[in-house]
Amino acid sequence: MAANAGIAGTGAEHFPPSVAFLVSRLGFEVGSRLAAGLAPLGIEPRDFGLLRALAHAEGESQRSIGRALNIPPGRMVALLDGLERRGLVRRRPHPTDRRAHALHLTPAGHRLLNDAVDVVVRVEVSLCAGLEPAEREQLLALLGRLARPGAVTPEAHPGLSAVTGW
Amino acid sequence: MAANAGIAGTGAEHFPPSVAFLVSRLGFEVGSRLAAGLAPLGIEPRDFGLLRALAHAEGESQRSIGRALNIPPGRMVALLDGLERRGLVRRRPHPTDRRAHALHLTPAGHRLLNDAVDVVVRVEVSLCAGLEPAEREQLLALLGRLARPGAVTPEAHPGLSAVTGW
DNA sequence: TATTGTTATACTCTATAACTATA
DNA sequence: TATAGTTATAGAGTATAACAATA
Repeated sequence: MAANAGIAGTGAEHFPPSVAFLVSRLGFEVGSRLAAGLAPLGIEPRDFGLLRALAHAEGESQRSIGRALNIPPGRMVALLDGLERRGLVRRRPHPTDRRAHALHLTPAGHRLLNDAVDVVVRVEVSLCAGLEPAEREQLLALLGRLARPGAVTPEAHPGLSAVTGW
Repeated sequence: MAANAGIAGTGAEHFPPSVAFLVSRLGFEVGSRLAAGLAPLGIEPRDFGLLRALAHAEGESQRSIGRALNIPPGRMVALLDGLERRGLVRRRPHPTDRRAHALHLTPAGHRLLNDAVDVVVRVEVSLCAGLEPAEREQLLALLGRLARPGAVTPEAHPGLSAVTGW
């Protein structure tokens, strides 16, 4: 986990209550918890994002998945090397294009993905522990209306990954 | 702005509604908007955090402020070099300790900090544009109750900075 | 002996652009 | 000629540890 990343402690004391501030702080918090939870599984949040995508697109090529996830080709190689070394992913010959690899989750990869999803669920539960179910629904609705209006990048959420790997 | 950071696009379609997910995504979103808004001022979010701290602790030493913000000494030097070069900060001789520097915001630094705060306010307003004032209050309250319970690092929010610089 | 600011080093992460083999 | 995966290189960002001056 990133022990200490950058500049500012928050100095929240001097700051007016702010949705932007809280959301930033919590976003980092969630990322940290997720990383901590995934560490015992031997993967990082970004691997989780990739594994999940692979589960939904078995047999696709590296570039195809890379495009969907906004990962440049060079990074895909390194990422997949790691996952393959751990036996979670396999590169098989592509049936119709001899240049490409067909990517597949191994059984171990599927099992680990399940465990990783459990981690995410646990993070969600612990995060919302102080809320009644109805309050959580309310919060989800309000956050959803925040998410919409002026997304800087409407197409995707590039770089979210930097924090969460989602 | 970080054009494209890491791994995963979200694949949100395949994901259950989740406070953790939304908060992560919005956290990154806020960070991006803040960076975009500050760029014309010639600073980055992390500089904002430091300038704000300086405004509240004029005359302190580098290490003193660094401790408060969780910035190691080496980074403080580089950060302050940048701010001083832009005429926003000044290192003056410390009145009681000849090893230390007394840090001060210049008038230009104060002006820029004000502009930066305006940027933050604009981000907050645009983020909450879809909400009625009462709804925003409600959201603030709910987020506040999320923030409390199990902070991974109770002492501070180290590394938040990575995203927001707050 | 401890602490201040500084500097140098190393390490991680990432983007970019070559390169090969196929199409 | 365009595209698949790969590799190499370089750049940013950061932590770490050594350093001289002062306490």
